Amino acid sequence: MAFGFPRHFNLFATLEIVTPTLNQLSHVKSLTSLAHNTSHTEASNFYSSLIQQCTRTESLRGLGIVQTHMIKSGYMQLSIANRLVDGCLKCGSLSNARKVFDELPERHVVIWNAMISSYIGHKKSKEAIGLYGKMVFDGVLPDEYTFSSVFKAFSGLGLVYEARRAHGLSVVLGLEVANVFVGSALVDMYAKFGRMGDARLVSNRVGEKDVVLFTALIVGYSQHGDDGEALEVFGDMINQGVKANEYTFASILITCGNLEDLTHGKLVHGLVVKSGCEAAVASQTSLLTMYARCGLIDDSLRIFKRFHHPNLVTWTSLIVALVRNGREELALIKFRKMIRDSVVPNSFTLSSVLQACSSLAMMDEGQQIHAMVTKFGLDRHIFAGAALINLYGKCGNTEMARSVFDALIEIDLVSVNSMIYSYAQNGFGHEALQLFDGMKDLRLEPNDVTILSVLLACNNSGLVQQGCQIFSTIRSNHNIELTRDHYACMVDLLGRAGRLEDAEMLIKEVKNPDLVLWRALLSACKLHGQVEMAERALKKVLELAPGDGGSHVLLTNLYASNGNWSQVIDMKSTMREMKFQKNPAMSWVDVDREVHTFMAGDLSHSRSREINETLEKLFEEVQILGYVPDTRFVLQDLDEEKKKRSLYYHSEKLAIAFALLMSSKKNTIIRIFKNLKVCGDCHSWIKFVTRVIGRDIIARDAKRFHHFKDGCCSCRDYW
DNA sequence: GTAGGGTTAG
Repeated sequence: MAFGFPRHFNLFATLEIVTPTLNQLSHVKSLTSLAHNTSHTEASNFYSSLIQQCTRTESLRGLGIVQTHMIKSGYMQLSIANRLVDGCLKCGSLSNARKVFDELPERHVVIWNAMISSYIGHKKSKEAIGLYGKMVFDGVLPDEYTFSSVFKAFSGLGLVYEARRAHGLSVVLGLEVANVFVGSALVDMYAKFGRMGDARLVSNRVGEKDVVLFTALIVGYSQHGDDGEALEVFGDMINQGVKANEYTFASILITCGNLEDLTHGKLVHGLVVKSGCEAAVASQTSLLTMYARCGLIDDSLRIFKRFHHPNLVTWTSLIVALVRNGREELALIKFRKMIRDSVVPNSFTLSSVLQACSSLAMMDEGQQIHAMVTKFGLDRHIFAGAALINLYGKCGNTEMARSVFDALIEIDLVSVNSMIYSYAQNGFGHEALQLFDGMKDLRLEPNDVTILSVLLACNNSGLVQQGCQIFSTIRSNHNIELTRDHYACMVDLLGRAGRLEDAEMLIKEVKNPDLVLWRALLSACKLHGQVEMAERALKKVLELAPGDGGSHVLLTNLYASNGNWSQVIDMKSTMREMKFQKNPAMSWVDVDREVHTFMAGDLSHSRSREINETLEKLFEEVQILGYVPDTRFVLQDLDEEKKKRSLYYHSEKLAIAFALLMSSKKNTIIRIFKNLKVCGDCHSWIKFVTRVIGRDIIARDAKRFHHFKDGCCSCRDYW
């Protein structure tokens, strides 16, 4: 058979420089008339050679010209045409490959596979599945290559039904478990769907399981909360003589970390070294994470030092590890170093550093990172978004939290929970309830975190009835498992509202009531002067935690506020005998990223004299406005004047005076922090102070935020 | 000629 093909062009096929050859080829019309006697083999060799050269030089244009020539010359032999598509794919152009592919009169299964796997490699699962469907429709039978790649597209898109149909076809064609590639792709797919039962069924049917299949199974179990089973699978794998590789190590170390199982973690560490996988980045990163999860952050830091050029994931893992271990400041230092090293953070990194800022309530630093989040276009996405909402919530800025929330492209359960929690801790109970009610419209089902946040919101705003109603609805629906935290919140809510009997009844409902519950009751008793129940509660607390100093202090304070000084003395001597250490009250302020700490009556600060002067002046002014020292909050048996004097030097007052001294800017908000609950006298005093200075004061205490403004507090005096 | 598993977040 002859083709419209120029015989002398064979010469060009051997030329090193492809482009000029192709330029001449483009004059195809005149050339085709030159010869008509070329053999099939010659044509095939000619085109193959040209395609090969175009592919090597990544000349897409060249491939296009070859295609045109092939069409015009009437030569479109299957294997060569496939090579043309393959050439486009190798040049990285999926769209060109698809164009050529679509124009082919006939397509071999290999080229279908190449197209499908390229789509998957480019994360275009929809196109891959579309092509798979077209292939089946066209009557081309998928083979083991097709299945081993296409299942990934189904799991990527969450198409369970379609995936099961494809799985069915693979069974019909006898390919399901005959080929370990297909088997492991299926295991991986079902694992990603979270259908571990199906994953295991497929795995059991595969005869010769290899390391990839085992790894897919391990990851599946680990990512769906069954780390114990993941560890079992790893053991089975080793017992069957299948050697773990860097992928397996990376996964199983995460499993050990999740289980906080240092014994197995160290064992695997040994295997990593023995297998010569120490240089593998992913397994080293997992090793770092494993040690951090087991609380050995110094080991994590040591592992990190071994990286010469840590990548983004490694940096992020380190930052996460530090935040998890309470080393927020170091996490921020490492983050800055990462930026200096020109590693671009992603939403994982940014949400972790934002979490660090939240824990430290570092508003300024957090805002700088917010700017960075915006720069990278991540401020409207759920992950960084939720972290920002938490940050602003924890810094007492609910308006900013809300504006981040409102700008989110997508609202998910976690972002709603974060927003409700922000409202809760800042005492905006009604806003929290409104958002909670609005979840139905957003088609979001509340989970245990939602309920805890909304109960906390009711608690912090004194919305007793609403809280009780939500609690009893959840309790009767059984949709959400109520934990001790939920009960503790309710005990606190009822207790603070004075419904002490109801609170005590609720505790009795809990199977094994823990410390937190009885402590909540005890503190409610203290609030309402209920000595008898308080003594009962303390007894329970001490059964559970014989060394609990805090509860002794609570009861002592209750005796003191009732004026039972003899019992106070008894309690104090008991506490001395038992060597209880009272957690001392402490307040602090952050001035120019330096933390200044104050204890009650603490005059050791270098600017103590000026702090004192500021305080004296403030006292004069607030008294003119009507402030009266409330000596009920002095828990020592002193005369009235001494009591008044001792109130002067409460840590929160010292911190505010210092903050005032240090910040001259009139419009800025003063932020202070206290490790215990803010004292009642100080609360009233701060309200007056905001009227004197005309500035807002935000105080974060152990339980919540108090936003003082124009003589009022956001908690409406209920806390 | 084409194929499967891994490390970081609320």
